Amino acid sequence: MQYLKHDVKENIIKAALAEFIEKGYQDSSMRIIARNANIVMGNIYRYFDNKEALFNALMGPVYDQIAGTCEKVQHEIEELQGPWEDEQAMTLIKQTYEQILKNVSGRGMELLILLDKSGGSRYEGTKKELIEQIRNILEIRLLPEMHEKDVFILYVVASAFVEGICVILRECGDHDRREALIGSLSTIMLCQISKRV
Amino acid sequence: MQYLKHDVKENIIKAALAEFIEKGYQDSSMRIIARNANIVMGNIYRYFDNKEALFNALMGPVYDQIAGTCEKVQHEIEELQGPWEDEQAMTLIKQTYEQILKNVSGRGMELLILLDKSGGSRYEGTKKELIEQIRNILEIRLLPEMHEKDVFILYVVASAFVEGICVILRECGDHDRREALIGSLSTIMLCQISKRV
Amino acid sequence: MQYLKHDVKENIIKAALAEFIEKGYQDSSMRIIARNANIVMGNIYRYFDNKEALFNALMGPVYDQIAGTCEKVQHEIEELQGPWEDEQAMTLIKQTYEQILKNVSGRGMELLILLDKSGGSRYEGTKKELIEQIRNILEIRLLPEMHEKDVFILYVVASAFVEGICVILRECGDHDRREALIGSLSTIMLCQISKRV
Amino acid sequence: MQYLKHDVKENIIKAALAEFIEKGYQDSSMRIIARNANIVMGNIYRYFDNKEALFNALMGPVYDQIAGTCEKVQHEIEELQGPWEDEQAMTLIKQTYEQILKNVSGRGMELLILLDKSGGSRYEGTKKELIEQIRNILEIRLLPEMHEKDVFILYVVASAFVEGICVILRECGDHDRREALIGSLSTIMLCQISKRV
DNA sequence: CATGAATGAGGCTTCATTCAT
DNA sequence: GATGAATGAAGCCTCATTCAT
Repeated sequence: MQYLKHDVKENIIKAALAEFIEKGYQDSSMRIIARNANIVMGNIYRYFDNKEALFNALMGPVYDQIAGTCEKVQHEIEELQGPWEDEQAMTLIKQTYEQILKNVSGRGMELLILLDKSGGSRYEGTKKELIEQIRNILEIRLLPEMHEKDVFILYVVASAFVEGICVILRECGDHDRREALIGSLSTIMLCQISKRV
Repeated sequence: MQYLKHDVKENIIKAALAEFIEKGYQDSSMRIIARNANIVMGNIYRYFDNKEALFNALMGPVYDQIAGTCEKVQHEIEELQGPWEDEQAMTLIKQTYEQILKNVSGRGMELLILLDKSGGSRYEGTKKELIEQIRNILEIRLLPEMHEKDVFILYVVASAFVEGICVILRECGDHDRREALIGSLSTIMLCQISKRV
Repeated sequence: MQYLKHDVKENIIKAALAEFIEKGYQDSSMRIIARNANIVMGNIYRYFDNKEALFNALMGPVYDQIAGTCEKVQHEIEELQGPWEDEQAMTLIKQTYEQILKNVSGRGMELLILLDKSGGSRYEGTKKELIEQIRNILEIRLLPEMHEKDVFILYVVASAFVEGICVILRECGDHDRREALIGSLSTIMLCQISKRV
Repeated sequence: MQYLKHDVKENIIKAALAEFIEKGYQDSSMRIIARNANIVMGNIYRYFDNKEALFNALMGPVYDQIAGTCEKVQHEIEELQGPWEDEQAMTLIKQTYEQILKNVSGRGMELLILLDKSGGSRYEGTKKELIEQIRNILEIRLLPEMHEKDVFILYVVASAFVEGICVILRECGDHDRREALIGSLSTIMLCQISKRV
């Protein structure tokens, strides 16, 4: 009964995503997931060992995608020579997120959960990882010019940027519009940033 | 009389703040708060009627401060005539947060909880209120120049800005440094923003 | 499926009735009900949403029966013309309770709980409703003849009568005997009552 | 500080009576009693060892009065010779309650609590004792004439009568009116009762 | 494979009572 | 004598998970 199993699994996943988005990992209820998946409580455990496993099964692939993208970007960063231009940093960041968005296309929900609703799970650090990478990029570009300035602002800006991404994911479902908004956000926050730090 | 009360109350408040910061209002456990305050569960209820009352007692004053500041700013906005400059918008926003910070000085934790960890409580809308006000300011300044552009970006930017504020609150305890960081954040995100939208 | 449910539900109901009878709704303990039903506390909530729902599930049907009967009697009252005889009042009252008893046959326990142990529940007014109806009947018959007398005695008598009913329910399980006792009680308290007020 | 102690004790007693009347022994709260007595929680235990002792201290004297009266009546019963008349039974009962009422004059509240709100305390059987005595009187008078009839009705009538007394106590505060109502109740329920059994 | 009943720990809260001051 | 803080058990309820069928 492979086909049935598959159906049920799909239902569970759909219901789980909705629940995780609505309440976050920690406050989500297996009971409610089961109910909305039209299956019986205990049965959910035939498909996923427990709440954590269910969450990980949904988030894992998306997380891996993100991690992969980030790693690739990391390599690019390490290969880039000489003093950077603002433009390079901005483009790097923008392209990272365009890439992420494209790679997880159709799984924006998971991405959002990963970034904003994963408290209590093994993925709760994801947002921080992304922020760190942006901070790193900004630091490479701006540190040499900051002199006495408080470098911590780079972490702040990186966080703000990622939050902007989260808002875009949360409130806007259309892929093209998302891309445009990411572009705008990048421009507003990062274009010629060295002049404003 | 009251031979210990004050101490215990302090302990409860300290433990509660730590718990609220860590888990948010909803996921906080009275049991754990009591344990960390070194008192027995039931005893907490001598000091605060219930979880909600405890939360409100801590958050209320800070919320009122914020609300007051925002109202004042709202009046300023309504009195400002003619077409705005970028500078005006930025200054308004920056000063709002400098003001808030100053007024809640020493209670940055509460402010952070209010903004980021108040889900499920009566204060869960606070962050949104702040964001909306910034969005409103940005709209007044930028809407006339956005033509075909997607206005939603203003909401995104406002959210990102407030997140930046949260990060500053979360990671930095020194008042002067906070103020400087708010200044930097404002400059980076809002200075001459009309040229970048 | 449901391989045990019915049994357990029966056990809960039995234990609950016993507990309600013994302590009344308000002082009844879910813990004790569960213990006497030989199940674990939490499990009771699979069968009934909460204490109130459990109580209402047991009492609802019986209450509805009573309410229905009373309504019917109320209509009869309104249709009866001219000055009443003692006999009419007595018969009306007697028949009301014979009817009630017959309709809730086999659920005398619930009826008794409803009348005497429902404090704190939505049914706590039941006894008063019954008393009021009897008082009303007595008033229709006797008020014209009471002149200067204290009408409050009618309420006292009505209350005493309903208490008699309760005792019959409490102490006597046999249907026929109950009916006979209701007859006797009616005769003793109401037969030619106009001569004794 | 005898005078102070006395005052405080009075306050406790007043508050306790109000609480017991309102909620009954079992559901009464020491906290609320203390609060309404304007003293501090723990302090109540200097005056009364515990809730039970407090209740007993208030009820004891009244209970003893009742018990005394009943005993006296019991003696009268035992001395009455020959076959009784209805009138004798009725008068005995009526006078019992007039006597009780007179003896506890000014403590009708306690009497009511004893009869109706003492569940869970050592006095919860008081009502039953009174009922039994009335039942006994009725039995002496009526048993010889009941032949095949169900004697249990005598218990029912006795219970109804006592309930009537309770209602009078509960709803009517005036001594003379109470006495009149007891008279009426006796007449209605007991006058020439042998003709109606 | 599926069912849904059972479990046990934990959630918040109230209470009578005791105890240190 | 008085204070009011502390205690621990019990109240109702929910939840993730397990298990017998």
